Amino acid sequence: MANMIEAAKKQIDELVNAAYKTAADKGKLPSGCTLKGTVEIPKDTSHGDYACGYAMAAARDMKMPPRKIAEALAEEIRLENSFFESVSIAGAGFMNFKLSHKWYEEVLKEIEAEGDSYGNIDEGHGERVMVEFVSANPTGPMTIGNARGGVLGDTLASVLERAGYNVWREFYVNDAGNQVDLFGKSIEARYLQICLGEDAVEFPDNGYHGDDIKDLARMIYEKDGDKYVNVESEERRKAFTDFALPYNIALMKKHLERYRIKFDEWFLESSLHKSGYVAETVKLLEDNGYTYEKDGALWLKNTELGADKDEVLRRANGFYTYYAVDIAYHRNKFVERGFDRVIDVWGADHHGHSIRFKATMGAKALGIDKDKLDFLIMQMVRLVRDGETVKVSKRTGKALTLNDLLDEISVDACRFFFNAKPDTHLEFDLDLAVRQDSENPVYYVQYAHARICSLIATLLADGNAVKPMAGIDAGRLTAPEEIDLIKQLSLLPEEIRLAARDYDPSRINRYVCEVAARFHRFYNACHIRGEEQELLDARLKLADSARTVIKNCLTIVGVTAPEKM
RNA sequence: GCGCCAAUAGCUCAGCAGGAUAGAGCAACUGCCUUCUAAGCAGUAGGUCAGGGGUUCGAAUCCCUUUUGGCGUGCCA
Repeated sequence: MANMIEAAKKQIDELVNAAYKTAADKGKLPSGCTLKGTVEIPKDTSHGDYACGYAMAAARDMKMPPRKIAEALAEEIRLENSFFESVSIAGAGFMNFKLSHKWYEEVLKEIEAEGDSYGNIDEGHGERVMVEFVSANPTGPMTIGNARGGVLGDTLASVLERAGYNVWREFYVNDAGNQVDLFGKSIEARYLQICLGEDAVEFPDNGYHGDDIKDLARMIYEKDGDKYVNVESEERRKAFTDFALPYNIALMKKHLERYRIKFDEWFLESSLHKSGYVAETVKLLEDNGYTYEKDGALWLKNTELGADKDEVLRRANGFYTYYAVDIAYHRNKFVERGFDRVIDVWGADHHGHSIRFKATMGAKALGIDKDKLDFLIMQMVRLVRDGETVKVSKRTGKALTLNDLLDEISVDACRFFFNAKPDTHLEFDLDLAVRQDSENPVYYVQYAHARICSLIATLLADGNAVKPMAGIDAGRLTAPEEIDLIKQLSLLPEEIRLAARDYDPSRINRYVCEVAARFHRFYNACHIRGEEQELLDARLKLADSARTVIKNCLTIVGVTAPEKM
C-alpha cells in the first residue's frame, strides 16, 4: 500500500534535512533553525519532477537570501541510492529534484503487486464511518437531486473504503410524520375520486399532485375495489399508507439498484417512534434543562448551544417534529451503533439545518462528539434543455424522476456526470448527456480502456505476454510520453487520499480523464507491435498498468470498463 | 436584514491547508488513418481569475469590503 508520491516527498524532506545538518556543521548555514515547507509537483516539468520550497521558508529565520540557502543545501545533498538523480536551484530559491528510473520502476511494481486494489491506502485504519445519503421521501419518486446525491454518496463511500475506512451506506426512510399524513390524504383523495367521480372530492391544498399518487390509488382500487369508501378516514388512510409506503420503498430500491447503488441498511424513521427512542431522547434533553415550553410547544434552547434560533421539538398537538426525530436518529447512529464518524450527504436546501443541527449535537446530555458528524452539502442541480432551465417541482408532479432519466441516459454517463464537485451548482444539460458519442466525456475514458484491452489482445495473439516486472527492464521507458504516463499512474493513492480527506469524489473523474489522455498520447507516440522485444515487453507492461488504473477508477465511480467499443 | 455556497476563456468547468509563464473539454480554425481501435493525436486562437483594499519574498488561492446569482432563515423534512 505504498504511496509513491508520499514516499518521494518524504525522502526529499529527509535528504534536505540531512544536507542542512551537514551544512550547519560545516558552518555554511546558521544552525538551530528548523527547515520545513512544502514539497510539490511543479506544473512545468522543466522545473523538475518535485520542487521544494524549504529555502524560501527558512530565509527569514536564517537571515540569508533563499537562493544562497538553497545552494548550500544542494552542495551537501547526497542522492546516492535515492529516488532522484539530480537536484538544481531555480527561481527565488526552489530546489528542483529529478526522479531517477528507480522510482518509475517502483511505481510499476506497486501496480503489479496490488492489481485491483492498487490505489488503496490505510488512512482510515478501519475506522467505522457511516455515509447517509439519498434518504429521499418515500412519498414519491426520486428526483434529479437524488440522482446527484446518490452518486456523490456512493462514490464517496467507495473512496473512503479504498482509503482504509470501514464504511456503512445508509438510507434514512422518512416513513412517519406530516409528509406521510399528507401522502395518505393525497392517495385518499385520488381513491375517492376514482370511486365517486372527480368532482365529488376535493384534493388537499398541499397534496402531492404527481401521477404516481393516482397510480397508487388505482392499484388499491383494482386490488380492493371500493371497500374503503365507507371506512373512517383515519383508518382508510392508514390502510393506504401501509400499502403505499412499502410499495414506494421497494420501488426506490429497485431504481437505485438500476443505478448501481446498494445500501447496507434502509433505516426506518418509524422504528424510532415505535421503540420510544424519540420520546426518550427528548426526555433526556428536557431533564437536562435544554428545553422550555412556549405556546403549548416544547422548544429546544438551541441558541444556548450556539445556533441562531431555537427549534420546536414537540408541537402543541403532541407530535414530535422532524428536528426531534433527527436528534434521536443521530443519537442512535453514535450512541447505540457506535459509529466513529458520520457523514450526511444533504442538498443545499438543508444547509441552514445542518449548521443549527451541528450546534444541537454539542449538547452534553446526548453524549455525542459533534466533531464526528460531518456534512457533505451539495449544491442544487440546474436542469437545462434546449438551453433553458427546466423548473422541477415534486409537488406539481412535473419533476423528471431518476428512473425517467435512466430511460434516456446510460447509467455510465449519468454516474460520471453527477460525480461533479459537490459545492458548485451543477448544470445538467439533458441534450448533452443524452448523446452517446464522443461529446460525452465518459466515453473518452472508456475508449482508452477498450483500446488497451484490444491492444493487449492483439499482442497476445502474436505470441507475446504481459510479463511480470521481474522480467521487465523499466529503464527502457524513456520517452516523455512513457514517463508522463507512469507519473500519472503513480498519483492514484494520493488522489484517493485527497478525495477522502476533502469528501470530494469528483477528483477521481478528473484524475482518470488525465490518465486516459496520457495513455492516448503514449499510444500515438510509442508503437508497440513489431518493436524490439525488450522495449515491446516494457511498453506492453506499461499499457497493462494503465488498464489497471483506469479500471480501478471506473470501479470507484461505478462506471463499467468495456473491453470493446 | 442575517446565515451558507458561488463568481476563472464564447459555453461547461478544473486549479483554492499560498509557489515559478492560470489549465482542460466543447465550440472555431489547420494538420495526422496502406502499421496495435481516428469515440484518438498534434497544432492555432481565445483571460482585467467579478470590482477594490489588505496580509508577504510570492495571492486565482488567505483576510476585509462592494457587486451579482443560488439556497436557507416553518409547530415542513
